[in-house]
Amino acid sequence: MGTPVTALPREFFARGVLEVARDLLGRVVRHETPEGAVAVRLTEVEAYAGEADPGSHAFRGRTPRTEVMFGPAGHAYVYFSYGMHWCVNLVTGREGTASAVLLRAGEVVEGLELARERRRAARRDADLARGPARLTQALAIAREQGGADVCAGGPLSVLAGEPVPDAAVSWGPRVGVAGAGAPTPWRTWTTGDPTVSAYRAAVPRRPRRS
DNA sequence: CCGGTGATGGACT
DNA sequence: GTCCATCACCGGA
Repeated sequence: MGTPVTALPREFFARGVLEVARDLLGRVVRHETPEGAVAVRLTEVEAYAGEADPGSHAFRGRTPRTEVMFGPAGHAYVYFSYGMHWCVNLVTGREGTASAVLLRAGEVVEGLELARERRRAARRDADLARGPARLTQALAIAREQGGADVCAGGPLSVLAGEPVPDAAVSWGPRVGVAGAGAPTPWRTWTTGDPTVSAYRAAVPRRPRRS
């Protein structure tokens, strides 16, 4: 038979954000749509530590956009980025803490043909979900998945997959977040995996003329 | 391989 | 008005 289809339980997500981030590596995010299912084995994620974290969208408190992050663990916080892209986080910790893990990259392990159709620009399969907005495009995650409960057996779920051993786990700084230089390595990835996104330091925005 | 840059729209000050 | 938790594409080495 094969692949276990049981979603990870809410208790998995209701822990400290760094612990959840590390344990998400190797897990499988699966999204089933009328077109078919695509699943991605996570290779890179990034932790955001709630209201106290200057890099987090929750830093300025509860707003309509960030409301989901303040809710219970195991729900999807989906946000619109740079006027073009969608990115997805999984809410972690106790209700009210607003911590979450950004899904940054993964390897497509189901629905390869469909993922290729959704990601025409990808030159290699390793690029299909290499980067947070590429991952959501491969999985067809957008506004409608905002707030989705990934522990409820719905179309969007996180399957057990195969956890990554400590020896294969790397840690480092966040990508593209202004106010970097934080002492904590918030990003974690599977060492040497070709689907891990390229590291780029946060670049100062170029001045825009009027 | 690498660095530079335009696209594009919503959230927030 | 300013700031983006980004990506694709281009030109140069």
